[in-house]
Amino acid sequence: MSIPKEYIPHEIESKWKSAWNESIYYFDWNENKRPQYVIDTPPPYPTGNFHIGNSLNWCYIDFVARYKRMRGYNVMFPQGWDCHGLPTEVKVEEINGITKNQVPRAEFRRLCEELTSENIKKMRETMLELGFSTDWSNEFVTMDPSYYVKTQRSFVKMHEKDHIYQEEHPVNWCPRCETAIAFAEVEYESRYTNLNYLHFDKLKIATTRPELLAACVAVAINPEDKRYNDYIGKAIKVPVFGQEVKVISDDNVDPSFGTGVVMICTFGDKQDVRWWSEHNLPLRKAIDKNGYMTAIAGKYEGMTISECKAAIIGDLESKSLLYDQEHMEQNVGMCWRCKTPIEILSEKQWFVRINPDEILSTAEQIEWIPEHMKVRLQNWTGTMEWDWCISRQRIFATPIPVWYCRKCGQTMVAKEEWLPLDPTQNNPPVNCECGSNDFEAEEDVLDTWMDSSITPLHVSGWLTRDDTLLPTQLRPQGHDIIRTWAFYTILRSMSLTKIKPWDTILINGMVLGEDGHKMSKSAGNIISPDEVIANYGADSFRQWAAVGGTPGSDVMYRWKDVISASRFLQKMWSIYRFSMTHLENFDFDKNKRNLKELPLVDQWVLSRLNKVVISTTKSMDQYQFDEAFKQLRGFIWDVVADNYIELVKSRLYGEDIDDKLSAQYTLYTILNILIRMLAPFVPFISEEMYSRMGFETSVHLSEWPVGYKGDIDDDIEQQGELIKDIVASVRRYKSEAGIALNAPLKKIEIYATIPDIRDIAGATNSKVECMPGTPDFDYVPVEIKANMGVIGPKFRKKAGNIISKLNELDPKVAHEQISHGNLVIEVDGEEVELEPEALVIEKEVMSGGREVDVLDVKGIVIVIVK
RNA sequence: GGGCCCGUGGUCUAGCUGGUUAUGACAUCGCCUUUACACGGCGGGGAUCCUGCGUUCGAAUCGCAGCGGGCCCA
Repeated sequence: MSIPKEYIPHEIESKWKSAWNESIYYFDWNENKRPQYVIDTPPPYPTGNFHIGNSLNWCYIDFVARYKRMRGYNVMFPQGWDCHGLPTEVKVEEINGITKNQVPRAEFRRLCEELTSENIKKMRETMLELGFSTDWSNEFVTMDPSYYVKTQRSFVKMHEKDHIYQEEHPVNWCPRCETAIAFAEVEYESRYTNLNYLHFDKLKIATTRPELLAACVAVAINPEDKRYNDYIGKAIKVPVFGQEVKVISDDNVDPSFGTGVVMICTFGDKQDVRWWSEHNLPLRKAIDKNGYMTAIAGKYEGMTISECKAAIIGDLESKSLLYDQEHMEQNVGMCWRCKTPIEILSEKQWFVRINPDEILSTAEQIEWIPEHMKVRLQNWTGTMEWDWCISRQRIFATPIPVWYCRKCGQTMVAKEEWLPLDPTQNNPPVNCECGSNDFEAEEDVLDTWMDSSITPLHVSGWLTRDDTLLPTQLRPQGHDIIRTWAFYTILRSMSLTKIKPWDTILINGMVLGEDGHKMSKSAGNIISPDEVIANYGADSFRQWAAVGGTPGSDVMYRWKDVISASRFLQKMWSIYRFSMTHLENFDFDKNKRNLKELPLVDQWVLSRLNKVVISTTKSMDQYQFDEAFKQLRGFIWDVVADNYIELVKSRLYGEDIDDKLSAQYTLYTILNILIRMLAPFVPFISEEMYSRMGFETSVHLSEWPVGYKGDIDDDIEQQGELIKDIVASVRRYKSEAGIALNAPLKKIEIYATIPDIRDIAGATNSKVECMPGTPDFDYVPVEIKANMGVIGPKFRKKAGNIISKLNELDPKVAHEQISHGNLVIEVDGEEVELEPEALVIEKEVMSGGREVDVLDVKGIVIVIVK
């Protein structure tokens, strides 16, 4: 079987993509021999584009999933799709040239489902290209009845526990989307606005929102503010509209802002809501759900907010009530989808009761990687001021299974066994307590987070199996949305099961473009994973994901990283090709060797290999993929390719059968272990190499190698390193002297005892001899240095002076002294005695006129006889 | 305004439980067709380890302050 010289990723990757049987990645629900490892894969929003940020996240997941399988876990790496939401509604309206109210609800929903299915298909394809070991038998789609029945049942269960309730309460409202939104959906942006100074009856106030004068319900001052003390408790008249409001005092009024007098409206901002509830103020709604002024705005009724603002300012000016304006910066809350400034309206909505303490204590029981990301959740949790508003005024979402009796007004929440259902399509199967069967359906639907915050429950078999697998072992997620998914999911999991959703959270960073900015459409620095695969293949892309940065840190996308990754594949392939041609007729099972029987160089490389296995395993266990892969790559390139192979070539090409078999045994062992460790990172090339070695099962069903501490021998390693260094040094010598690298030298004399010099002779193509004693040359000590590891702790404060004293010494004299015993020097008038271990003496060897060259390798003299 | 993270050759980065010679990749320059690989090998140049103060015999590493960047939030 000949192995092509060039590694062509496209051919190999597409071959395996179609050859692989995906069922090898299925989670086995019916076995209990292996420990479970369930991954709560984040369900992406099906935009149709599986972007590079997803890809980074999924590479991490796949590294873990493949690694854990090889370590003997029963792994579930499911894939879900978080379908519901506004962007799809908008897209459907765009594609079909309609608005959602022009077609029946069911029809509109069907159009959304269709588009979503197409998008899922596209994204699945990219995931397959990238070689993810997804368990497609556990795929879930939140818009399917089989999934949203769980969302609905969770609603009913939480309602029964009083964790969900309906109430009129201020909510964040997007007038463009005509829906309530949660705090998590509010984005803040700095904008400029005018601060308007108004005559307000006897007082002067400053406000950025004069259009809300009609909604003014009080005026507030700081109790410490002497200027206005007399007004507290008095009533004053609101200009233009004439309603009488009370002057109240509150510590939160900043006397230095504006005039120190603030008008309170229902509602200009969050602070208004706080004051409104603390001081039990009345409610005046001046803005309706569509963003128009209401009847209480009098002649301004029906205007938009900005029209009203302009009109009122004009009127105030003409009545000389506006006496000053100041340009100022202001942070405006906006809808994260459409960037329309949000309003705070009081509406009847459904809420989930939040329990910050429970969320915080649960977060403590979860391992966060990196640890500091937990703080973000804690900070966010601490700022929650009111409950989570879960009702939305949209169509493409999970329906709220509720009706209202038209006769008596009673709310009927569906029974779990009726679900799934859409109340706008089905009537309840029973009559109301009052006997009526005339119901009005709840048209509001659920926030999509109600779907996606139960994914760990869903993948664990909650409501479909007697036992759930909770907690799941891992949730991988980007750090941009910690506040939402972590908060909501912990909340739901605790409310519904009292079990934490995950053991571990693995956070990934954002992907930055080559310009250093977060990759985004608006920045125009987008690279798609498909583009990278088309050029260099999935294995190269995956290496970028592994070594681009530590999990949690942002990772810059760089073409050159992918290019060097593809070079590594070629290098590995070349090592493999070389090895395999020397292993053609080698039977591993018949030629097993005991470690100690092997030549020194083989023992050395195997000792190093065991160390790499142990440290790579440790890095994988800590999710440090960059460390793990760099160790592998470094070992393969530096140790195996540049040194080990060069050292054993002569044995592989030589006549000595036993020497040759030892090298073959060692090479085979190295390959077998390295290929399996590469498998989680570069699944395609690993499979190709593994299968060509004659294994019938997939490398992805093999076991992760075990490193044995007992096979690590520091003495052997030291001797092996010396051999490696001597050969490298001779290679360098030849290179610098212009001698062909395979040209023989007359003789190489090594002034040290090395038990096994056959590979030195082989690699240098020269006669090698270990010489007894010291060479017949003059040593010239050139420098005397302090060994700080010894001197520092021993002499403390004196160490500094000892160093400067040592620098003054003549290295020759010092060396003379130290060769007879300890070095005694005078420091600060005291005699200090230094042991040989405390010093390092650098020497040069003079060739003294002999017709030879002399090399120095770690203090050992090598004589080259030309 | 608050919180978290980060600042290391031209670029990106390792080290950061303190030990004097700071890792690697990419880029750059020079040499080499050598029984796997020129998508390779060997060698070279290139760093005020953001700044300042402090702790210490000794600081890239620990502390404080400042400057700069990123992210999350208000």
